[in-house]
Amino acid sequence: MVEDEIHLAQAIAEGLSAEGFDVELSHDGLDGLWRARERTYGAIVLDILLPGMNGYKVCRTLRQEGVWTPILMLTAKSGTYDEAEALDTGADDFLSKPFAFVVLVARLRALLRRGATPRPRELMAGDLALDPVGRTCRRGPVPIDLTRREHALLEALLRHAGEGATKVELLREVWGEDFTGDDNVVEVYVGYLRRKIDVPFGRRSLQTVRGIGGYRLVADG
Amino acid sequence: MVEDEIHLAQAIAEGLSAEGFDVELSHDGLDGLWRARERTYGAIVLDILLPGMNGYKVCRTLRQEGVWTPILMLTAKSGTYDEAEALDTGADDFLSKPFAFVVLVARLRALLRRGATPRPRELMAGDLALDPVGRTCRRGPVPIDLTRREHALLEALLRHAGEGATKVELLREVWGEDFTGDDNVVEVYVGYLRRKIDVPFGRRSLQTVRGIGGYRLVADG
DNA sequence: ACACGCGCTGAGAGACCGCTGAGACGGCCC
DNA sequence: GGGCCGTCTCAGCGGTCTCTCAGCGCGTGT
Repeated sequence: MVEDEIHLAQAIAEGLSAEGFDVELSHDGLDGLWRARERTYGAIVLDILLPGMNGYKVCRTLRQEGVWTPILMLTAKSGTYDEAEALDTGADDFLSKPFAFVVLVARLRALLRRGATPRPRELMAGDLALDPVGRTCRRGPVPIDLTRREHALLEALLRHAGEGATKVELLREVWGEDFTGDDNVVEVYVGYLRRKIDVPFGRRSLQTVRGIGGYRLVADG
Repeated sequence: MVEDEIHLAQAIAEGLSAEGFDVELSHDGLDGLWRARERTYGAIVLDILLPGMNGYKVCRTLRQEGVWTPILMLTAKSGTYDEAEALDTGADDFLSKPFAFVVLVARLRALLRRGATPRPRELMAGDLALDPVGRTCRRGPVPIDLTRREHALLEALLRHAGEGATKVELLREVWGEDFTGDDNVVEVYVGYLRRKIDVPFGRRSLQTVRGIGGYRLVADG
């Protein structure tokens, strides 16, 4: 657990110990990065605002180095796009401060169960490639410019490539749990994406799954 | 540690020893330079105002001789442009006097962890070349005049060439951790840089990464 | 044929972001 | 002192991004 508010960190550490977790504390981003490289942990709880090196950077760096230990990011409530950014850097889950302790425990259990799932540096579907870390996207050799939301949505779709994902799932993953608006926004952004990754190439890779309100990204089409 | 105020030096040395560091003291610039050449230290804490030879000179000389031991500069609060100048000479980090002891420890730990990272004599991106030590810059054969800050910023951007860097990262690396102002200053200096390295040549090498508040230096464009 | 549910899209409001000109301030040289 | 340079702040602008909304079209069930 990398968290610089000493009291909070200690309190949580004690709570987690009581739940049977084996907790190691770090209060500095660089120190946390160092330890994450050195040892294999079950999961990492990572604050964003840290001395030394901020959480985003730590996470991104680890991912770039091929360390896929599950990471749970602690985002500040105030930051509007913290969640999207957190997932963007390669975090597995995030939690907005302040949070209930039981929620933290539940999420951690989920992450531990899932284990380290090495994700490739680049997500692909056919000739469509997206680099979650470098924030770039290409269809074959042609670079595609995406906004932050478009990028996050495409990443989520690529993660579910094949199976497909419903609007509600996408909303949860891209917009965050506490998004209150309508899920029409997903339709809108799917539209934007199609106009960037499909229309110019005469493709149909981002397909609608009628009836259940879902989308699927396929390699060809 | 090269520091001529004996009492301060001794106090810090004791504190660092208590923290587990192995400290060696020097009170003279030339002596410090000499020792830095002779032995390989984990890091060097270097005051600027020194008898014998000032800190800037020591630092620059070491770098020119290919000694890349991490250097933490101690700059006087009064000197307005000390920070820029310090990074200019090839220092890895700097700290304004007076400083909190714990801060010094944290920074030192960070530097030790990073280790000596030899920097090339000349950083390049396409036909844009910059000499970090000599403070010169060229686009192809055309020399470009840069101020200290512009130079430091361009150096940071070149170090992150390809991936790109966020304003916050750049602020940290160029202006230092304890810079309290707005990160708009980065935008301003990016503007200055563009007007010197891009506009006159009809290029677009210094690109904005929208959304995340970052910049990327590309070879062509 | 008709109504309905579902998904798609254009228009537009508002927020956000990045860029720039103006200017304050201090150091430096003449 | 006066002018010049480098640094930084600030406010305003223009463009972009995000999201909402309403209307349209299409397929399906009655």
